[in-house]
Amino acid sequence: MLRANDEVAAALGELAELMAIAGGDSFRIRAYEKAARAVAEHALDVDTLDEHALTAIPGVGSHIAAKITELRRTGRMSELDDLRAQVPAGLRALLDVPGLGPKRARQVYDELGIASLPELLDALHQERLRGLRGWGATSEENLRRAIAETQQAGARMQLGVAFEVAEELVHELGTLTAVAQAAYAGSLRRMCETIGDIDLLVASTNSKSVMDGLATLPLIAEVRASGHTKAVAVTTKGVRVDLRVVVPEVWGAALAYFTGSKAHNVHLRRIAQRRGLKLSEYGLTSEDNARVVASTTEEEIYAALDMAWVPPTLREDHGEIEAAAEGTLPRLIELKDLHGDLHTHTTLTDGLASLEEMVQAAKARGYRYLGVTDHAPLLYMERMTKEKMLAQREELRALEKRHRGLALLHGSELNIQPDGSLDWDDETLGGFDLLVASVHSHFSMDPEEMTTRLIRAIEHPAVNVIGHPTARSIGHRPPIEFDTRAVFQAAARAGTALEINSFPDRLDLNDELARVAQDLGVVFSIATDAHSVRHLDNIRYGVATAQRGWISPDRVINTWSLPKLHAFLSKGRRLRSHRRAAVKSGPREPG
DNA sequence: GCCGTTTTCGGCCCGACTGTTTTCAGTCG
Repeated sequence: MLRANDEVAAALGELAELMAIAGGDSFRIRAYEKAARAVAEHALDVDTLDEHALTAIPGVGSHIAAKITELRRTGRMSELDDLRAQVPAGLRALLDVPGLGPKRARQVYDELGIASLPELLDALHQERLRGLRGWGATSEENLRRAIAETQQAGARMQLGVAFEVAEELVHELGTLTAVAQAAYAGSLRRMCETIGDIDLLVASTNSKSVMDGLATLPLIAEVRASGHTKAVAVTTKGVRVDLRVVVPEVWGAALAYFTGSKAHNVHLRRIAQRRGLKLSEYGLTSEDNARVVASTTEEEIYAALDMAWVPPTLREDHGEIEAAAEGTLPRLIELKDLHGDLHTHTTLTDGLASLEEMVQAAKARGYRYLGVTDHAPLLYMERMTKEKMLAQREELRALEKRHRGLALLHGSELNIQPDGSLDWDDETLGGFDLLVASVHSHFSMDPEEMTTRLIRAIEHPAVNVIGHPTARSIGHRPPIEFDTRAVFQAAARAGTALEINSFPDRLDLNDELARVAQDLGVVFSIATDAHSVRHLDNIRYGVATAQRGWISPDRVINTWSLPKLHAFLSKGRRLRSHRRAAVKSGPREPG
């Protein structure tokens, strides 16, 4: 969050957007977009690179390298400043509305003087847009709905964003001498998919000193309210932070209280009450506060209520309290259970790291296997060909020889067509070690047809995993609609795993659907869909989502040993060779 | 603006969908 790379990427991205609104050359715009993305995902800190070294980043040439250097040296990028002067700031925000691009943003500005979302809403209300060329009542209605949906989701930030800010804030708080302990709590600690504001908890015997120190932290832009134990602040990125300070003796009680959820807390308090006790952020005590039963650790509090400690990701009052009391909490999947990643991309298609870089990164993570699954030909924009795919396979086999201890699975991410068919012919499909099939187009089909579409892909003998099964994009695109029960049952029957995609804007399957799927006998692949080395870290969000879905490690195929995984992945290929053999030998003679 | 077993110039992400048109512009993945 604090990386110089993010700041540079933000500046380049803004430059690209402003250029698009101003009507700049589309190839030039795309060059800036590409560079922004490459810088954001680049493994090295741009502050450690000189202008020449910057051009080693793919998509960064001499011009952009110079602009990056200018920004890092002076804090400004002159071309960006010029464009900011030309294009009203509010206009850029309009691009966040799905369906509204730079051309139309520019059009409403030029012809109606609209330069902000509120003004756009006014114009919609007055039906002024339908008079413009290319607009009609339907486009007005679509835009109105898109804005409403965006605003509903816009108040919360994605887990990945909140997580990085919170980790950095906790680190910064830890540098204050008055802070004995610091942690994030709330929906973030429960790893919910979106986060409203960041709840921070600090243990200290000197709360005044902590409050004074808060304003001095690099990441804090403004402290809006500050009392004896509670403060509200805003980070430099505009994220709202709630800080609570408690004495170290009540750390556990406060952490449990502020982690929630509300439903979980209410349920716990009811149990305490039945025992003549009182549970608050200050501890589990007797009714009159005279006696403290437990307060310093969460474990003590749960134990005092005769139950096992409940992992934060389960605290939604979805049966975890009963399970904790009966001693039947599931053994949840953890990061260390995973032996590999089964959905990754390279520069062969839209990834930002080469095959070799991805392999090295997987090895550095201690993985035993890595599935490389670049896009398939029917995602036309990626321009995949059979020749490129086969060349990659050769390179991969060669790399495998050089990286003992890391098995490389040559795969592909196929595109599930509207009729459920896939890329490539059966023979070519049979040559892969691993096949992920995903929906990348035609998102709004009739649910019945969508169900048929998915089940056909699931039942294809070569398909091992269905990638991001609902194809949602959090805050942007709703999940595709299908009969979840029918699809999950088909997956369980066919031995096709469903992915828990770890990308913070996907988290797909989500926690609830994963839990339903597990109950129906589905197995899962927790995968990153990494398009860069850094994306491999996103696996923690996939693991957290699986935890929230009560998924146990034995149900996740990438916790399995390589031989067991191989056996699972080869199901389709065995079936096919079986089928070929049957065709060759013909029908058996009766005898 | 970037980049090169097509190249130091001249390409660069193709195809579908939508809503508006009367042959297409804008947006998206």
